[in-house]
Amino acid sequence: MEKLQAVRGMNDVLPADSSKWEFFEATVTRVARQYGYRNMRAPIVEYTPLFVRSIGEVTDIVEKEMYSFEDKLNGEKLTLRPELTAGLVRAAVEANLTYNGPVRIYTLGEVFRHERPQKGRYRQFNQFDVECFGFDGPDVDAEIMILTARIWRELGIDDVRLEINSLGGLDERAAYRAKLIAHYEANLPALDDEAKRRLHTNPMRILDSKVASVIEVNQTAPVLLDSLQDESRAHFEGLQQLLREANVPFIVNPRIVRGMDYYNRTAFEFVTDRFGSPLTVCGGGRYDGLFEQLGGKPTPAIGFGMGVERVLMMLDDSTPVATLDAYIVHAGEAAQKKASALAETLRDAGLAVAQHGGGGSFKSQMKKADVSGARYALVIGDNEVAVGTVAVKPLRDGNGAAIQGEQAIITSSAVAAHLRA
RNA sequence: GCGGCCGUAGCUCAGCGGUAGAGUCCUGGAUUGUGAUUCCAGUUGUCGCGGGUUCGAACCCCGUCGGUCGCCCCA
Repeated sequence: MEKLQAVRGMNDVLPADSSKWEFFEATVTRVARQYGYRNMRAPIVEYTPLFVRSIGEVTDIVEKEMYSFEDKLNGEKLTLRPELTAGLVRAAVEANLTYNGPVRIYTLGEVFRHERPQKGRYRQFNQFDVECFGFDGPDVDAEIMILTARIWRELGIDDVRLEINSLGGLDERAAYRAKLIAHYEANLPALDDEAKRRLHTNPMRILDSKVASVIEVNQTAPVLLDSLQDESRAHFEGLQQLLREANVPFIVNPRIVRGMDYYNRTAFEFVTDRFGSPLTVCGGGRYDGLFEQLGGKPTPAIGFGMGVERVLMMLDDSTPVATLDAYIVHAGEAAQKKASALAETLRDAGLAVAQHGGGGSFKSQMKKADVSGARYALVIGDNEVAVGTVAVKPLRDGNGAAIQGEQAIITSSAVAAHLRA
């Protein structure tokens, strides 16, 4: 039989790794709720034009990274979502979600991009996503960055830095684009093929080039921030002021561009240097025009996506905390019945109790009890059944470290109280 | 999508033309119904997959799949 394998770039989360995922999900969910954000979920599959129209036709994501396909049953053109914002905005427009005023939402889910997989870059990956619909900022701009800073603290991550930029409005960006193209055309010989190719499709990407001659030309290139008009400038300065007041450190990086066309004004990234070259673990920005672009009413908005796998790479592989209160060791038919009944009683009392399955010697069962991480082993054998008692043996100390403990013989009705004491 | 490196036991890896190995894990025993450690014994496998060269291939060659690093891009 041919061995099957997972689709390239799409990974399993095995039980050994899942506690990290659960820790992350619990943390971000808790923090988002603390700021008054509510959960919302959109489908994984959307009609292809949604992404083409929102992300932009000439972006890398749309041009060469989307999982697009035709539904064989009805010929519809569908796409696995390459990001979360578009679907959420589509849903918000459809449900007229901002009818009663602005809303703050968060979501957590899989996204798909057909790239060559690498560490921290997968074809199916997960994002934690926060969106604010109907706020024109800059207060919510600062709020989502403050919220994110809190997430880093709660996750125990201290080596990410916040970089912010303003992309201006559409008209400002168009004016800047023209200036930029003029600058590069005046320095055409210094551009490499890659830069030349982008000159008229996405010139702002050239600012990110790592080619020496291009870097030199970029030194004298016009800066987008200089092209901002009063309103955008005030917005950007307001954001910086709020971040300072909240003691969230940041740097202004005029070269932040973002990969999706719908961004305007505020753009930001949280970046880490832990893995050699800079790695963006969270990125987002304002997209004030997107609702209208997707057929909704004018609705200012801002949001970000956080790469879950990338953040998880930054978390320690700390040994999972003991989650089981007790592990029941038993031998014989009568003992098994007692064990099952006791387990259910303890679960009724809110305790986490695993019952040994599959038989085996007391010794092997005790080994399983130890490996399970349970705080106590509960032993029921012929002797205990005969007199209606349970042997309770502590397996670890308050810190979860293994200990050699003496067992207590107590009546089965007193077990729950004993475990709690 | 392009280039470099790498795929051997569940895991970490050695072996690099001549009978597939170590540590760990797992199972049993020392321990008379009871988990660490220690000691003893035992099981790990189409050497990623397919083809070729050779008397003989885990080892050399080609292809392919997967991983990884750099580029590109991004979370």
